[in-house]
Amino acid sequence: MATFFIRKLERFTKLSGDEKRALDEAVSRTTRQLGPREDFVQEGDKPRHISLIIEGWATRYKVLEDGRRQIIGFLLPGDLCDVRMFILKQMDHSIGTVSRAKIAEVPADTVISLTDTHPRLSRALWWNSLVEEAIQREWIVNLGQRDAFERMAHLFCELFIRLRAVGLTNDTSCQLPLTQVDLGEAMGISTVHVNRTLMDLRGAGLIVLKGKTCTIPDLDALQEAGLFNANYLHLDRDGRHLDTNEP
Amino acid sequence: MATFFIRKLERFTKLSGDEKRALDEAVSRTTRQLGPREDFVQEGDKPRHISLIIEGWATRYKVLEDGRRQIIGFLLPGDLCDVRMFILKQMDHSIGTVSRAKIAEVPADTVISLTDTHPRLSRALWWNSLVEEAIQREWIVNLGQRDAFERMAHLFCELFIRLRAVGLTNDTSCQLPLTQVDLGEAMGISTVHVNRTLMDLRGAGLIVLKGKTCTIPDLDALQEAGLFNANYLHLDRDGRHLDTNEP
DNA sequence: CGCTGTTTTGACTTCCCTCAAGCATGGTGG
DNA sequence: CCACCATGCTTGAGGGAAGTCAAAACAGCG
Repeated sequence: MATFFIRKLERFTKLSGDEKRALDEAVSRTTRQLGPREDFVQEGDKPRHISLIIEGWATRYKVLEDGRRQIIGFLLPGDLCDVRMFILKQMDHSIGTVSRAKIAEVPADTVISLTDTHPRLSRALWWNSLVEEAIQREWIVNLGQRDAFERMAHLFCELFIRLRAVGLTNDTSCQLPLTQVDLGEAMGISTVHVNRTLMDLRGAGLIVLKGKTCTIPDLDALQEAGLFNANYLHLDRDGRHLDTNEP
Repeated sequence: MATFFIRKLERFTKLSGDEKRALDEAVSRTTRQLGPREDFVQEGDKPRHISLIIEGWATRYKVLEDGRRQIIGFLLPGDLCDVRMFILKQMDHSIGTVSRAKIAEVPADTVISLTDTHPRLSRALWWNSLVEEAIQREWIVNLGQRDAFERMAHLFCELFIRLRAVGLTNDTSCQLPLTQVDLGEAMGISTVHVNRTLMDLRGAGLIVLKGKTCTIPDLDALQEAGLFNANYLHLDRDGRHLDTNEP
């Protein structure tokens, strides 16, 4: 159940069998199956529980009064929404699925008691939110400084590498359930321009899109095109010194 | 010493005299006076301590390989840099002053023992980082969806309201130590276009800039122009129920 | 097989960028 | 006290990246 989540946390520090079981149990208690394009957190809501993406993709987004919509981040399997958000009165953004998705809804108390009894887990969750913040910062750089071509290349790098970190790629390809409208709303460019930019990326041999499958023949080249530097994802086991010595 | 910081945290929950004294003491231990345009955190560094802005302004920023620079956020008096960053191996961005500034450098241990002994403080710091994240999200929306005019209006609203929250405005005006280059790097537009956009804002009577002083004659109008909604700053004392009952 | 949602393409417009030069400031030293 | 320079602001002209509108081609699915 919590496989992807655990895999991700272990990019920071190895967890004990106990910790993994505790996580898995907490996550398996309440799960929900959602259809595509279904919101499960609404701006204005009082945050109730902490959601974990078990399978499928979701987006965080905000909508302006006049209807313009900006995607703020993609939530992939293993991603957690709003670990500490529950101390706020209301959500300042919404979260909705892209594809069909399965999510776990963990009550705040469970998370608190989990981190109280397992300090290493607590650190791993800290790390997790630090990485989320770093991703948001990188999006700001992406939107502010890169042109459409670089921006798109950068996004594909981020998504591919994040998926790879939880084992959802095979060699050079991954599933990509996004439409060009989604891509436009994430990158702050019009749908038409998304299309032309994708053409350019394909023309340059940097990506191959066939149906919902995305292939990246040469990740290094794509990274270069997007001025992408994976540092900000902090995937190099910064919490190594905390590793459990159990197998 | 920690006046602005305390004022900010009390936008979430009232603190006890003890808590305030503890904060003030922690912050007064090591302070540093910095000149303008001086970096005090460098990308790639191992994060050592937690910095608090006591006076002056600073920016978080990232620089691309080819020199393009994006400001990711402004740090105002009372703002804290990287409460939990110390669990990471290296910083993924830099922080530098804008004007002359005074900062406190608090060791990680001090913060940990502080939050261990004062749970309310711990909540207040959570809230603080949640607000920081919310600001980053709003920047993504700003860069992705708003045009230069709206974008600039939105930024001025954010800065004014954040300054007001710590008591650094008088009525309709505040100090603004930023150059047009800074504004451009923050908003992802060229310096020339910053200038023209400021002209437009002035022409519309929305802002008045004289030297380093910024006056906003009609904040409501500016908010409307920037499609600004202050919700995301969570300044309405969400932690009211935790308030100390001391005076 | 037709419907709906997505992708592709073309023509035209607009916003913002670059380059380049001309002005204000204000601080420093002769 | 004024000349000087540095830094930041302002303005103009022309170009390019991305937006809008609109229609056609192409899925995928009941």
